[in-house]
Amino acid sequence: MMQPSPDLLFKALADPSRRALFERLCLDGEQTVGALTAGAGISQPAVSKHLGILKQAGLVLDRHEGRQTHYSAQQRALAPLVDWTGRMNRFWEARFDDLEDLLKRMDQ
Amino acid sequence: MMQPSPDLLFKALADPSRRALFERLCLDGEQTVGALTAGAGISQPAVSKHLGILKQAGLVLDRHEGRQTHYSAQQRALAPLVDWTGRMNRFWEARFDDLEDLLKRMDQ
DNA sequence: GACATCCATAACTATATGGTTATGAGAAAA
DNA sequence: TTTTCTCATAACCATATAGTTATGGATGTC
Repeated sequence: MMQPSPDLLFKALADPSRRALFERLCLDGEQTVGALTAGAGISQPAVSKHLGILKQAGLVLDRHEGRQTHYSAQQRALAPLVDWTGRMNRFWEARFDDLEDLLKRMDQ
Repeated sequence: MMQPSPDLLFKALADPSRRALFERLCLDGEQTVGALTAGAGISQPAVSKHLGILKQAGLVLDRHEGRQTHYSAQQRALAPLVDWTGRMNRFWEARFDDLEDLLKRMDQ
């Protein structure tokens, strides 16, 4: 399974409306387009377009049920972002390495 | 010192040319505008404009020396990004929670 | 002083982008 | 079947953005 490029992720998350949608899905769980539109401050077609972009970036999954579409966050998709920041930041890289070591030791 | 908002960071890093400049500064260290322009594939004014945006986002620092300007990466500026991805990702949150629990138990 | 070099800013252009309204496809309800 | 509801797409518009060339200020060199 191909990981989405950091480029796609950065571009998808650079827009505040899109980031807000993704945050809602991350924090509140699966939502229909209608529910997401309520409180988004933009029209339903705008929401749909944003969700399409998030989906193309691998950040959300959609599930069709009757006439509604449910969207949910694919949080694993953030992995390339975490990797990228880690590569750019030696300090954090060290912290993550420590964490991984500890988790490995916990498994044993 | 105010941390830059995730919005500024995402927007600054959403552009490939800008991200490439930041990556070079992270990986290869301090560079002059001339050095950065060589191999950037865009004109010197374009590079200067991008550096200005990175600077406003807190991602780079500039240092004037004679007629050249040296830019360097401010890697700490990525912290809000790391925080944000952490908040959006239950997996990592849970792992961190587990880690905290373990550390507490170890202390006792 | 005269000239060259480095960088930033100004002015402009083409395209990308985020929003809108209008519309239509498909599923549920009547 | 007819109507209603949910969502996606089409068509369009205004603005933002990333690039360009031109220029000028400041510093180093001759």
